[in-house]
Amino acid sequence: MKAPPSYRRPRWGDNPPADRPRPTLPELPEVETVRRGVAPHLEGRVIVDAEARRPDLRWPLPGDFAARLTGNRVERVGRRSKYILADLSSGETLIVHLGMSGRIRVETGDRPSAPGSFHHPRGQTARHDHVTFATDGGARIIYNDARRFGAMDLWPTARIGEHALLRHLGPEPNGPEFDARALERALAGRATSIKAALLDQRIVAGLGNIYVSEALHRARISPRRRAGNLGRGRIDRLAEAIRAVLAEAIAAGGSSLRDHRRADGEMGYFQHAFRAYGRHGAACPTPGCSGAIRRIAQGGRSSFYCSGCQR
DNA sequence: CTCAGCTCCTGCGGGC
DNA sequence: TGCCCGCAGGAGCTGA
Repeated sequence: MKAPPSYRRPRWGDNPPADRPRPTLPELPEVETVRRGVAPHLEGRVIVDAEARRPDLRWPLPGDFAARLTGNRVERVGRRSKYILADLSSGETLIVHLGMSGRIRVETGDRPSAPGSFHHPRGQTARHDHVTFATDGGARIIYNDARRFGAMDLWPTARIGEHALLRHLGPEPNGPEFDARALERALAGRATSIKAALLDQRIVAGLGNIYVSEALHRARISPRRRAGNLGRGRIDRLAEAIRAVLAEAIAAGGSSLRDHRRADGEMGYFQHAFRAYGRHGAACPTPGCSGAIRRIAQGGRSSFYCSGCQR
């Protein structure tokens, strides 16, 4: 069928994205969803085989990477910010960062792929399957990362907080050290935009481009506002918005963990709940606001916001 | 110290 | 239809 002369192929964001799912990039909620997906297959199990199919992700893997993993029991699978931390019986912790495109799939004997992973025919090696583990439970854990912005390392569990990737991280947004007063202290005197400040993992850990846009929209704060100039009211709203949006996104990702029928392997459903991210051109969903979501560039990245209700 | 800009990498969508 | 270009992004690095 020939398109009419006025036809313009819709751009992503021309319409509300509810029917246009995009993969959610791995920020804190997606990493937590992946952690919950792999933990049952790893905790208490012994790694009987490990293979680095290429020597580097973002950085070179430790030269004896496979040997230091093999034979260890996985005591616990935790998370700090966007890092998955698997504590091993050797006293070392496996640190995994998904970067932008990192995915983990689990193959077990009775189903092709565990939830929280992506679909791929069982037993086949996919392009960009860079690291694989096998456990004494019969599971294969496969790390796939097309863009190789991800990373893995091994580090003593007792000194995990001293690792270069972890030592400067700010508080966990849903942990006891994060509240409005802590956020206020961290932002004090900052001349940069609140958008840039929230992407800085030293201020608060785990936010990326998506959830910064979402949190600022909920808190009705312009991404262009100077970080050190929010005032008490905005600080209070922002701390609560950060906590709430991440908690809701984790809950939405968690719901997909139980859905074994999904074949596309997307990690969660929270992309359907985005109020600002990727919705430029759509009506602002804030009750009583007649504005529209706009897209602007800040530091070479897109910010999505409503200039009507975000000030 | 702070902050802006650059860089890595590949898949994908837009435009011709 | 096929090719090319630019964008997407976490976070370390560099230089002002």
